[in-house]
Amino acid sequence: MGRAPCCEKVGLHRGPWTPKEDGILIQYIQSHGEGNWKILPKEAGLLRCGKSCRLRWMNYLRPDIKRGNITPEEDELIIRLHCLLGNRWSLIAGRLPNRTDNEIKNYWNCHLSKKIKCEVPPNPESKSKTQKKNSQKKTKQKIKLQKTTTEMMMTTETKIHCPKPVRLTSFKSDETPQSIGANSNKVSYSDGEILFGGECLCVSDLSELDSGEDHDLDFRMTVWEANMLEKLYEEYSRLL
DNA sequence: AAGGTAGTCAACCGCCGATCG
DNA sequence: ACGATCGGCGGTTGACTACCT
Repeated sequence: MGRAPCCEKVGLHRGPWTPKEDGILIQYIQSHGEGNWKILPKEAGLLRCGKSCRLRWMNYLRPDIKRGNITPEEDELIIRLHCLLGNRWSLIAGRLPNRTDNEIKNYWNCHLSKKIKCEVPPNPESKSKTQKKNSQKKTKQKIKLQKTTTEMMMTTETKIHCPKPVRLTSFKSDETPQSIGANSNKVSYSDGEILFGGECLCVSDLSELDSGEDHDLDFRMTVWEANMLEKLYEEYSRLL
């Protein structure tokens, strides 16, 4: 059974927002606050999907958003955070005041890919004139970017573990963390935690880990991985 | 001047975890 | 306990513009 659509798409506006729509949305949120994106369009009189309203507000209309002119400091921070966190744009954006994840994502895909390209020898195949569609070009660029990013990370002073991005479960600091990781691998620890931007990665005493006692583990964090986490934390701390 | 190519970015899509009833 | 729903996220698309040949 597939997931139900977030809204009825029939009769709704799509594409670029008009100034009028922007005005309606801003006015509504100013008087009612954020949230309830599902009912917002109906109540505000917008022929838009709630998700679309949320996106427009979050990425464009919010009054505290800083747009354009990414400074060299921000540029460097994005690169370092990306090495640490991977494509977790919302987390990266959380460390760059008033920047949106969408802007950072776009910035990475445009500016920083170019930057990385300059740092590696050109691929002779990249000059092919037979590439007819933008999508094809972009796909190749992305594959290349992934390769070069990996190469770059392999040669950086601090070698960064760059796993496939996974969602981390957040929990309050006074609760016992129950699980981290992906693919249903469960790790439960009694103490020790590393905080990443409001989310929590947990590392317990390594000896405790090795005992494997009372741990529902399909996957066991190795000493190497734990050390890597510590290094990551140090690197992250320096960035903050 | 015209057509092609590359860069930019707003917006959409679909998935996932959290929450609620 | 379980299904439905919502909010949030990352990936991708496509329109628009600037630049190149």
